[in-house]
Amino acid sequence: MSEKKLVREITSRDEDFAKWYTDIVLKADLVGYSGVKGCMVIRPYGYAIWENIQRILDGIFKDTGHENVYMPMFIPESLLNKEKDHIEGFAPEVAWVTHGGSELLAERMCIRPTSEVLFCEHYKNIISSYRDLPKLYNQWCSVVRWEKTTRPFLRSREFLWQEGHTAHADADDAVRETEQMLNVYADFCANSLNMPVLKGKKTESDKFAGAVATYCIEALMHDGKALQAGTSHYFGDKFAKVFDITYTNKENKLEFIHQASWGVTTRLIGAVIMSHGDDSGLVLPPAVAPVQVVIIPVAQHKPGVLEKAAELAERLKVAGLRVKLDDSDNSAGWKFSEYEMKGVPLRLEIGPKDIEQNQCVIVRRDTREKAFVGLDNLETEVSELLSALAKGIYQKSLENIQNRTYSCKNTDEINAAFAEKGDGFVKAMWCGDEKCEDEVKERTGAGSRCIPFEQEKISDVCVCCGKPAECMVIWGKAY
RNA sequence: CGAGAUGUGGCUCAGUUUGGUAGAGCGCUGCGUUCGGGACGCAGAGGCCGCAGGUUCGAAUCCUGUCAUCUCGACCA
Repeated sequence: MSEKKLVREITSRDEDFAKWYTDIVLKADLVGYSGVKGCMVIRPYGYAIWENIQRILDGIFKDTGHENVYMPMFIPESLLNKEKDHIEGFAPEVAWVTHGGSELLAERMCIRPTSEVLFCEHYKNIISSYRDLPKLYNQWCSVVRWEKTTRPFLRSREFLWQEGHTAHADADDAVRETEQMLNVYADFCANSLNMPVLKGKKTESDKFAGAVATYCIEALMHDGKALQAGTSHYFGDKFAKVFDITYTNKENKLEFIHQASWGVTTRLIGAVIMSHGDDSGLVLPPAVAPVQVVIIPVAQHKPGVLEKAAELAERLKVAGLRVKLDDSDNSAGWKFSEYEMKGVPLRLEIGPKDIEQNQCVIVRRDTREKAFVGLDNLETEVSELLSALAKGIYQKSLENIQNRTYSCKNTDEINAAFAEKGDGFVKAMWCGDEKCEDEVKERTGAGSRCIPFEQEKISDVCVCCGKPAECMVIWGKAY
């Protein structure tokens, strides 16, 4: 197929990635701006993607024993202030409620930036015996962080997420939970978003406010910038000690609980856009696409065409697929472009010529490959094409990571790699000193993304100071 | 939060320098012809120029403030 750009309204991806991204989220009808800085309207098509993400993840959470709850959106200042590291981390970006009606509140309350303290307060009330553990709670909600610069999905002041907060009898169990959920996220990204991610641990300076350890999944966007796609935190008994959350063990002794928390956000939608999209618009992974197959009748005024199209739509729906039949009077060409912009994985064309030959035309969004498919085994062919597309875009993203991962021994090599091959992940050794972390960022623009679980020995010494290295760190420029 | 840019029908923009009755293209509505890669004709609808002050006989245009969006930094899911 021709490579020519069909949708003139979208800025070319390689020309200006940031502008391309903004064009996509607006023109594919994912979001609209509101009158409040950093707060977006998530439009039906964008929200439908989130609903699919929610549905799949929620199923996994429940399969792994978690229960959904809902916590208040307000946190009294005194409660938020209890854990010192936690409040220090979040203070600069919380929004405060000071009045109820026209009356000044006795104590101001923040709108939750995250709900650790609320869960702690609640756990203190409901946990008293080892029989009460573990508590595996999750909530779907929105949180508010008063960000300075904002972008749809990637960084908004209010965003939708899920936050799992779990309470365990001992450290081992909490650590196991932390690891399990990180794996859940990584598998979800690979299988449902067709987006490979890197698993690792955040450095001390980068970990969650109040956590003992933060683990994360890092994705690499098409332009070579890194995006944190999810986090899983281990708290040990830090919060338990501050909030005095104890239980009686089998020996009738008081013990502190151990905790974990984990979350992913609507940022995942941004990650999908920037991983798979191209100059014609979105390319959506079949698992989360609001519409998996769009059926476009060709010459639909001719007798039998619409009827046949409706019949195929019904068959595919029965087969469990999300199908849309567009019988509007826009031209076929207009529809082609429209659904490419919206990233619908498969387009099914059916016209008089096809009907004569008992076939249809199916076009893959990612490769634009055109296939003539017999109608007799349509369901099978469609589901095979969907999985082929899922595999295809995963593979493409994986190649992007592979092509953009550089091993470097010093900061000059990092700068040279960026200049020569573009931004990407850098594997380089680190001595463990925060000063070097800052220094690398200053010299190259790339910060530490994580200490990956899969370690390699690039050299013996730190990429920055030349002292003996402690571990390999993945560095990158981040969104 | 620092530096820069931009706000005019739904969208993209002209008009602002030099103040004097609000413009275009696309989209939208209706009718007709079309339909295998963003079709065409005809007829229509739609804007007190982001918002608030000020200057002036008169402000989209000049001044002050404010809000939002975009870009680049610092901070962050």
